[in-house]
Amino acid sequence: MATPKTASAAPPLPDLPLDDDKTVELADMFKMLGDPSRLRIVTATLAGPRAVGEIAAALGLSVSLVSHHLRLLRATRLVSAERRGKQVFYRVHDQHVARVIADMIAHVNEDAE
Amino acid sequence: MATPKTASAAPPLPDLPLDDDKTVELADMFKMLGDPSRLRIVTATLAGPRAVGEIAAALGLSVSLVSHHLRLLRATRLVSAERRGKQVFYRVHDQHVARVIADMIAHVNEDAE
DNA sequence: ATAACAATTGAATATATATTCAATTGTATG
DNA sequence: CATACAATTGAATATATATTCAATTGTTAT
Repeated sequence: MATPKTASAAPPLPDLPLDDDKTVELADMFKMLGDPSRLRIVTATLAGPRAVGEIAAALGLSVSLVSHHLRLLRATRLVSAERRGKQVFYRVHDQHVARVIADMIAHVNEDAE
Repeated sequence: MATPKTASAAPPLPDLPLDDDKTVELADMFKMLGDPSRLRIVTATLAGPRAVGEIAAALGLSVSLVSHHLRLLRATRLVSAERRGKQVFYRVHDQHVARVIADMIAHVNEDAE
């Protein structure tokens, strides 16, 4: 963020649709998926709404930890919550997230060959 | 027990092709894109091979910082390096990464509407 | 109201990591 | 060889963050 040591003329780079704000927003989403526990939690909600305790039990994580992570995921709008009685069900917020994860899985699987 | 008190027809958790090792590997890749500086660096190499100093100047980052980040990106196989004379050119390692970033950009842009 | 269940929240901590600065390696050219 | 240019590397630091534990809020039923 500070002024770099070497300052010279900046050659033109391709301008992608990414201003600084969008870049940070994008990075925040990737960061959310960049933690193994959170990635497991998100993938657990891919197939449909899941309760917090359900996710925690399935993944072998504490309910507290899962809740903490879900709060972050909700703040980044990667998942959304709906209360049904005592339980709160979480699901992926939209399809892009699912596709992104699918693409990355393809990336990892192709690397394995 | 087996039958829950509340009537919630919960299908079993989806078994994705994600064992623990793959999950960590996936998360590592997302983590690489989860830092704004690194995300800018990767997007700078999307259109073609770029030299380290070129990237640093274009993004307003120090050469040292860019090199540190490129080392991590190379270790995760998100970018690859090729030396040409004094300069070292980096490019995205394969197309999956480009598609993942494109999908996330779509995600962010749709949110803006 | 009390009890049991589900989830959130806050504090505390241990670890990870992004960035800077200085020194060093690699490369071409005088 | 020496000098300049390009990039890497290591150390040091400041900040971020993942996880745990205890306490609390919200919900349903007795």
